[in-house]
Amino acid sequence: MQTLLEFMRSHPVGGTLSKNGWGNNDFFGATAKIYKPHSVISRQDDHNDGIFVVKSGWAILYHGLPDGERQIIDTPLRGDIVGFRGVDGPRLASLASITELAVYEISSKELLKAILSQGHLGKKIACSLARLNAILAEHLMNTGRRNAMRRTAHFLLELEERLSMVGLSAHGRYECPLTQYELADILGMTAVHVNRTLRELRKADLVSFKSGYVEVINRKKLVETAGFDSEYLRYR
Amino acid sequence: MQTLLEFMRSHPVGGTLSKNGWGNNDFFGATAKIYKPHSVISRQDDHNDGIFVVKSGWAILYHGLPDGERQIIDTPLRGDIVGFRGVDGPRLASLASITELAVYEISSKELLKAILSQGHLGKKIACSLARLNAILAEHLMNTGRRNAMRRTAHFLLELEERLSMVGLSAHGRYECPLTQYELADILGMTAVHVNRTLRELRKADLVSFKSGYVEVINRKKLVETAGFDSEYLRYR
DNA sequence: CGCCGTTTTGACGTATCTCAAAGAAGGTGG
DNA sequence: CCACCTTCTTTGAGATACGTCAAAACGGCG
Repeated sequence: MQTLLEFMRSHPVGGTLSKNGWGNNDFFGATAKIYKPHSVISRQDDHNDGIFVVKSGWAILYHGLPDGERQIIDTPLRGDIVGFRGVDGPRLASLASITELAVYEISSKELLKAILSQGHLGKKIACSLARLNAILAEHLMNTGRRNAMRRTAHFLLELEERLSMVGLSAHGRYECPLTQYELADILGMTAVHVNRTLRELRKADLVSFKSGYVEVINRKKLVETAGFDSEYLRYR
Repeated sequence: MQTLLEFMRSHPVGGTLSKNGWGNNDFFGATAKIYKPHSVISRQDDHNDGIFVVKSGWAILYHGLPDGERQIIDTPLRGDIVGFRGVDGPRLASLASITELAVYEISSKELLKAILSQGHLGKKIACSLARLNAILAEHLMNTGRRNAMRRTAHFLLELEERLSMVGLSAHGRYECPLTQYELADILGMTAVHVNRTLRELRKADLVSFKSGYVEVINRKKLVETAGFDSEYLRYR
């Protein structure tokens, strides 16, 4: 219990992750579990409590629909908290790894109990959830009111900003292991159309998405066509 | 300060709102402010902290895009907490009333301070945010992976469930003051297409949306075409 | 080298949007 | 109680962004 409290207390809901030593595997005795690429960490509809904190690697949180389609809800990155629901009940989404993935897992019930006595915890969880809210709202605007170009541009900029905040992107270039199929399930499009859209973005000298890397070519123009404002990603 | 604490402590993140006396205007000294229909309670990009708790009436939380379009993020209903961000900075969305609206307003800073010393508060806020997350995720599936019919059906069922939980819907019938334009901005469609979709839903004897009221006609078929599962709306 | 997942391209189909205008419906003032 | 105005709903005809289907090219990997 002491371990859990100390662990979460030190959790950098605040983007200083890359600067402090939090990334150490045995931090305060909490050990991360490692998953192979393309494995399922936790499955939609399963009844297990437990929330995850990403230590390293790429993951997707998605929900499958009856007709076989799926929507990717979020791509949790280093430091992100995943799966908190606050009530008992089945999981609403599945969590899967894209790359090799290291995650800390802690019991939701324990965390809730801890929140009651540890104000700092409650505040951190609340702030983390509020930020996720903002991200989801922005994804909603993407699928609801932005066309393929703006939408794709916006998401690539979001990734860049989020990765920068945890030290995983610099100079407009970052590693991105997502396939165009996955991109499609994030953006609410088909893989074919994602492909054509990426080509256009490339031809317009805005961004390139190629062989696992994203490179922002003309940031000013890209930000403008996306209508991107990073404010919603701020932690504090 | 005592007022704030007591007020939030009694806040029914739990759907028992209609059963207890929380709805009284002068509950624990906290007084709701009343807004006329179609007034703006708080504006996107403004720098004011302050979160709202809906006492009665309909509201929309929306974000306007550079090109003049807008996406409605949520329709906060009785008991819902709106606008918590956890960090200083401009508001990410505007809050406007549809009907006459009564809302409690409390300072975000005060609330954060209170969370630190009052575990119950932190837990409540966290649970409330987690539920909002689930709702946003479902809206994302709507716009991303469900066609006009499923999407519209799903949202009307969501409203019914949410309203039922706070005593504002019964027997599949509820008041809904949204115009088709607003519905369009919620669902990421045009008003014209919303109209045609509603007609189809009506012709298929699934739901009717008419003159301010929604009536579920054939729940079983409606739930099936929407792929609706109310689990994500549960508070506890 | 051959395999399998991914990317790319082409031709064609359609759900949804756009534009435009005609009804309803509700509210206001005379 | 009627005339008027505004907002909302409804309908039609035509346009298009995006989806579907299918196949070829590419690329990493055993």
